[in-house]
Amino acid sequence: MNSYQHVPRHLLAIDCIIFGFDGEDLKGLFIKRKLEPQKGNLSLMGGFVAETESVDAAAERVLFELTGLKDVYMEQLHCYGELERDSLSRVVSIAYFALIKVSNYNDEILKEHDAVWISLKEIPELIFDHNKMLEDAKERLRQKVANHPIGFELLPNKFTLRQLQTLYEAIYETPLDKRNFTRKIFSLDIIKNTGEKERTTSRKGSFYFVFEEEKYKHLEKEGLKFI
Amino acid sequence: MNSYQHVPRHLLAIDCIIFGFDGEDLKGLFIKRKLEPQKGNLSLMGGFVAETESVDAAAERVLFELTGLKDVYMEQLHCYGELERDSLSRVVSIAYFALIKVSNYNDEILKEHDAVWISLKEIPELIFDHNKMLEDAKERLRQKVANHPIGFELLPNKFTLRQLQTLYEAIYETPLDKRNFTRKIFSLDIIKNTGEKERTTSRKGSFYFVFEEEKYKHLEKEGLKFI
DNA sequence: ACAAAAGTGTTGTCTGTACACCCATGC
DNA sequence: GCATGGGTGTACAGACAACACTTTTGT
Repeated sequence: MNSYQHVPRHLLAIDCIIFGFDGEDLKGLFIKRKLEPQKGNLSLMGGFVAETESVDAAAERVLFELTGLKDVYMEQLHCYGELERDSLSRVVSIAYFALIKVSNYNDEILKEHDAVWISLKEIPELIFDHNKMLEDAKERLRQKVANHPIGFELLPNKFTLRQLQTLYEAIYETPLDKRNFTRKIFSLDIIKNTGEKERTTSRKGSFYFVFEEEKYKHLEKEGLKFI
Repeated sequence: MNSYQHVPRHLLAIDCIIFGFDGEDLKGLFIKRKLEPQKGNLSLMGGFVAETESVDAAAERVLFELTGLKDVYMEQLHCYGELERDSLSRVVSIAYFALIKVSNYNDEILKEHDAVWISLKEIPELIFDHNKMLEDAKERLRQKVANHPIGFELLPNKFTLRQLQTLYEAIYETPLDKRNFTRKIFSLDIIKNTGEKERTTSRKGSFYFVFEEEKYKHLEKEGLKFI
């Protein structure tokens, strides 16, 4: 006997805010919606939660469908449950955000899904409450990044100090002091100079760094004052 | 025509972590569950989301049913969506936490619902994943309180510095320095001395303070470094 | 030789923290 | 007059913020 048998059931969706960084701008990945209503309009990548998958698994599936990526940094953002948020029917949506390395991203899949990277400085109108979701995700990313070294999830495996700083400037939408930033990063002791130099953006060349897994994992757990 | 017609539907529950402070300990409000499965075991207050109410409204309703309180500080915590979290059936639950002034709480309702206040130091085993929810809520409360002056939501309208400090000590589970704490609070300029004294706990008596709405609202929006 | 980005120290200010005594009062 | 909790100041240390010049090297 099932004491839940007269309880109403709901459509449960996932929407996924996918952040990427191209070395200059922080971007989001959006698709042209394939379903009515609002078919063809810009939207976050989404899908419905199936009967036999957990909500987290559904979010991972949705991300995989659009990016082909697994084992990506992903975090639940918020559950959006207003009655009229989807104009067709009552749908409760659980939003997640993901941080991906654009360098790992497969352009084929992008075309397949009619997906586009858009700079967060130039976000157009999205369907339903997706602009709100994106704003919430940006705010959450800022908070998280201040206390956890997750910024590296957005960078290629080796990166220059300049790229790292530009990323943080993009996230906080504010310029940072180069010397203070460098000192701060070094004091955390989580990146290592590879000795190799990047040669395209300056005559002198700038060192590539990699981050060190063990210290990174430790800080990720403990938290820290990052900026 | 409804393009969602073949999409599976889910049971959607609310669980509510209700925090209160009695002047000494931080406590949670729990009930003896009235439904199978696990009827009679300790549980967070919960309920199902109805077809015609938003998720936030459902959470407010659940809180009201157990406390008779409205316009209470309440925040969405997390959506719990593992497949087997409820042993009877697949139920996705959205957890909220609320901060209430125990002095406003009506004891009648407590008996009606077989509800009990339990110190967070002595939490027994709860049903399903409710222990996890509670831990997450405690962690979130700590984070939130560090940046927002929401601690006042747990105190009576007038309170002594001692009570305020004890509250923060309970939340952080650590003793704080009285002089530094006092200075910090005063520097925020959000509480006002009423001139009235509390006389029961000391010969000298300690001043009652109230918090000042306008500055509080401003800080709540802006955020701050509280502790 | 020059242009363009990389790399690197010092100082003052602020914030946090540790710490101990006198005060007012009811009994 | 004494026991009890209430209320208050100072000094040191660490973190943060502001600030500009030299280095390297491809052209």
